[in-house]
Amino acid sequence: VTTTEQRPLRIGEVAERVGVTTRTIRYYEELGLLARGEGRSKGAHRTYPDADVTRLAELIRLRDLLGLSLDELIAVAEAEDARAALRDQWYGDPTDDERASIVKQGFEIVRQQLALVNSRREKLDEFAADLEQRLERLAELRKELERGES
Amino acid sequence: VTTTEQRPLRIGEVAERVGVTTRTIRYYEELGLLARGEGRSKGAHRTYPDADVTRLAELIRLRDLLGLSLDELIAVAEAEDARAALRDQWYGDPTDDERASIVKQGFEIVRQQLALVNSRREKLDEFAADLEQRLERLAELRKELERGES
DNA sequence: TTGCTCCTCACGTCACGTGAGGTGGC
DNA sequence: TTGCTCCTCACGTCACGTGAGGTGGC
Repeated sequence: VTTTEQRPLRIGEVAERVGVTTRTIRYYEELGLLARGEGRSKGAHRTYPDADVTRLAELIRLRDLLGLSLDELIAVAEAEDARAALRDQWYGDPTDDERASIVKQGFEIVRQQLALVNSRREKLDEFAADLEQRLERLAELRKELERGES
Repeated sequence: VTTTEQRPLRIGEVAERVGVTTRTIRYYEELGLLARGEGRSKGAHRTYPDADVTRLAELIRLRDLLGLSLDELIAVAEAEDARAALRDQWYGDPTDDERASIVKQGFEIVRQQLALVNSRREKLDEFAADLEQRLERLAELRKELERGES
């Protein structure tokens, strides 16, 4: 989900873009998965900048494709936050060693996610192979029928 | 999950093989996903032949890898049952037309599942590509650091 | 002004988790 | 006989779904 606009979105628009309901977004906010809009007065409308939408979309992707629980998503989000904090330091005045450690952290996180994704991919590949084998067997049966061998 | 034994299994053994808890198995039985052991007297131990284990494993695979709800699993199970009934007719005395229709039904079911699996595979491939791109960017950053460009 | 979307409770639901207390097979 | 696994309630939990009743921005 990519957004080019700059106008902050309302909860319904976010929900539609990301493919969830507004209830889900409110629930995630409750759990601390989304920055709970510190400066929002009670009863006021929620508003989401592009960055929040991208982040939510990423979390939903992890949930749907890898089946992560919300506890696991919270862990991911915290790791992402830590990484974002580091990235901000990047533009401060870090030594080369500090920069190297920032990059290393990034590697760690992305590699872990990639490992999870690849393990899922392998399982799905197996599943697809099984199904294709079944299709072949059916195709053979059909051929025999067409030849009139009963 | 393949099993070579013939001895009917107990619920705990099935659970371990399939990767779920005994609670899940009992719950599925309650929903009608598993033949509810017609001839079991109240309080007696449940017992599962190999065929049931294979079937359950298949359902769990659909649940975990494709994220099907139990309502959807019930639909799948019913389709499988219908197909099994047809397959039994196969050995009866069907006409060639009947045989052709049995094969066609099989194609329909397997093709639908394959379509679902492939759509999931595409999404995961995209995800993996995104992550690999992030890895490349990190690798470039690291190279620049090693060259001493601060 | 009129809709429409938003808000906050708050109870319901789905898919199990987790004991409590008891019975049955190697 | 002793464990171990099994049994049946039955309440708890996680991740939301679904109204009820009310307020706020194009």
